[in-house]
Amino acid sequence: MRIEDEIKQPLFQDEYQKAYINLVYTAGWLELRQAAAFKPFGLTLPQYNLLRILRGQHPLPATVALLIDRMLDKTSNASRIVDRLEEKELVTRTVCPANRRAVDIRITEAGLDLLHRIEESGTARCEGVTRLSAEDACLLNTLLDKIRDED
Amino acid sequence: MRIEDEIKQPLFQDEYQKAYINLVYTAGWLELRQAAAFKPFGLTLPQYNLLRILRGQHPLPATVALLIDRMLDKTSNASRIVDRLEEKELVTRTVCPANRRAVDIRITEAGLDLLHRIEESGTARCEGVTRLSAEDACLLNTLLDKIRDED
DNA sequence: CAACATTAAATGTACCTACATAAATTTGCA
DNA sequence: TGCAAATTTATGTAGGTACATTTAATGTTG
Repeated sequence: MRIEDEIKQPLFQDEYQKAYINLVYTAGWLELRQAAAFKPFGLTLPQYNLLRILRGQHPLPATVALLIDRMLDKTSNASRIVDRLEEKELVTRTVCPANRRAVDIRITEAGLDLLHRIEESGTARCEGVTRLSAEDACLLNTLLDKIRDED
Repeated sequence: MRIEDEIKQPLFQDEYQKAYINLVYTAGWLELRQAAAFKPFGLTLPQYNLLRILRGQHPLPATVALLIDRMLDKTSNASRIVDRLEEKELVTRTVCPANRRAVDIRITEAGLDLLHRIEESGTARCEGVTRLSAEDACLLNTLLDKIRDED
């Protein structure tokens, strides 16, 4: 459906304003679907992403600083997301012996198992985006990279 | 900057996963910049968007239901965003005489004035997206519409 | 070594989304 | 009319983001 119809705004200032709104709207649309898919597993999207980073490190631990560095959303609060995962016993938190300011965070067997079950179920597939052809997906990547071209 | 470098993940499953992450990341990147731009005016992004809808109705009132209908984010809580705007005296809330369940929400002079000042300042421009050519922006719109093609 | 700066994580606050539920009013219909 | 259903908004709760501040441990330096 065209964005004009989706949000009931028949005209935009220009193609740029439309692209901006379309981009933000579509990202939200995708995230909403992803979040709903994770719900049966009792995970939110940030929790899932964090677990995957921890699996990437496994069996080595990760510190909070490392998690922040790897996360999509730098300003999100890794510490409190780890809280939730710890409550669910999907990760463990221990003071790092080498540097007692830091904290070693490790994914547990239960955490690994949960990730495995999620992947088995096909939940994590990038639905929606796969409606594009491979060339279109590639093109989209190019356009998006161009938008952020200043950093 | 390419998304691979941006988030320090050198390889993706495929172009689709990359497009998914790129899309969500870029939308967040844009929103962060927009939010920062509105901060000096004491408004959040949802508050600004809501004020603009109210200006669109002005001098007629809007109900909460109308606001939700027009908002990008349908599941957001219009009621509580109106709370914040009311505290700042940018909108008024009165029981609708014709239907006492409903509430008439109107933008105040102060609200109109604030929107005017924000627009004078150029804050609301779609920075980032304007790095694309007009054709690219158009192309981006087409791709995004395709992603959501099921509703 | 003691004082100060830096670093790592946690905490506080304001605001947001997502979703469920409640409260008040109106509508529809037996 | 009277009562159940529908409508409209508000509220409760869990979790998230953004940003400032605090706490503890470690480095640094006179």
